[in-house]
Amino acid sequence: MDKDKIDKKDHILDVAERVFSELGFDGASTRTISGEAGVNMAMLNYYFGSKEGLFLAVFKRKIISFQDLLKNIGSDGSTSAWNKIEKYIELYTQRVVTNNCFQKLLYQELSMQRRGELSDQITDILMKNVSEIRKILQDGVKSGEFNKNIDIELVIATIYGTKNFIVNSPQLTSKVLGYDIQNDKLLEEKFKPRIEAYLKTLLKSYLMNEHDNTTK
Amino acid sequence: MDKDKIDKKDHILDVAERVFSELGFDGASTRTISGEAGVNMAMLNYYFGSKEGLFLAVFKRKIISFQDLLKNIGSDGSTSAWNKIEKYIELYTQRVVTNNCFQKLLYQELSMQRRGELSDQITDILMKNVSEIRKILQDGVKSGEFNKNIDIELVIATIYGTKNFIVNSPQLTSKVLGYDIQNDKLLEEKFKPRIEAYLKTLLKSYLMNEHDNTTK
DNA sequence: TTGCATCAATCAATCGATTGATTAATTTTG
DNA sequence: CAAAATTAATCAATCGATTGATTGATGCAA
Repeated sequence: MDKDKIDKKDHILDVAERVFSELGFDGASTRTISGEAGVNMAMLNYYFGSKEGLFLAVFKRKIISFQDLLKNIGSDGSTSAWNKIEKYIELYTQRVVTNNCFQKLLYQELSMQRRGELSDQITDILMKNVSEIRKILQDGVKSGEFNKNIDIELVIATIYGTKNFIVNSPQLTSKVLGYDIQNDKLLEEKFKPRIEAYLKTLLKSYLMNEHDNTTK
Repeated sequence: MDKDKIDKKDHILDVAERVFSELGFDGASTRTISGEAGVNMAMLNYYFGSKEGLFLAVFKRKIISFQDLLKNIGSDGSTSAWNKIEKYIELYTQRVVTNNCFQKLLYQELSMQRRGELSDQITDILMKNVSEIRKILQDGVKSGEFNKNIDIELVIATIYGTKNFIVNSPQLTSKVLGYDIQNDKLLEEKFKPRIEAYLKTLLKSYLMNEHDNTTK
């Protein structure tokens, strides 16, 4: 049946996502992945063409599912721009908790810039996410809700960057914060509400207070 | 002469640093490194014991030079806390321009956590920088110059994270900003002053404006 | 039977590492 | 000092292991 095939592919993708996240692209061999997935090695190439094809398939499935969630926020015309930003922050910090292993992998890959074709595709997909939040910010400026002097692109860099710094260097961050970021319970209960409140306060004060960007 | 040997080892380290930065630990083969350095493959093992030994040597050399750069901005008691933050931002954004290749490698390694001993050393070094800026922020709060509700640790994450996001994913950032971040001239002339002004405005509005961290 | 799914076996390529031989430099010895 | 002995530096060649990929045989459902 066709359903079985899809389920099997999905199972392989689940395992591959985990193993890639744990060991990186190079560290994860096709033998390890197929072994842990309980399928024959040749099936990976049969289904996905190549190791890189499998890697790309993992990313496609993941990022597109995130993108669908985003579209709903931007298209809601009834709420204010700031409300959308708050929703975005909540959605984003939730991803940190549930998906931080894969998030690490994603930005590792983007940082490497090996496999140029793959980097291009990841960049393209992420750009759609960026465009979503950029539009929210632009609308907020246009409506007068946000300060007109804000640097929209760097605001995006701050949201992504603050989260990435914490997720991608958990050892350092744990030392800075004083508790273990890699502990799922602490991450969910202590860290998540903290960064959520912080990002809201930080962005609110920057986006909505008066400040002059032109000095120096 | 002894000088020649040191120069040669240093030259190998120069090349290794570049190649590792470009391709990562796994992506950089010993053949590539020795080839680009113009030495025989066996020399890498002869001098550094193993590939990992070479990798560690690259970091050791760099970390030593890092410690020299640690400046005591915080020790200047004559200026305000905000003035110190501004100085810190300027110093930090300068490093983006001059060292961004190795910075990438450093945070990749910190992210991977594959060579635990090395991760520990990197973390220790970075913690010294963190302690510097944390003290400045604490002093600012104590003197009433900064809002007492600020989240000091996450402010640090924002400064580091915003910069790292841009440096470590130049392809994405270039697309977001609309110009090539990997072009040294544009990086220096267009991007550096921009992120400098942005970080100052962002932090000023958060640190010095009134806001309530307790809501929600 | 026909076509897709699955498998063990095997492929060529590349990896890091090591070998033994050779040369260059240094030290010891007479 | 100079010849001999020793050590350090360098090289081409090759090692075994592992990699991603492919093959041809086999099973199986339609």
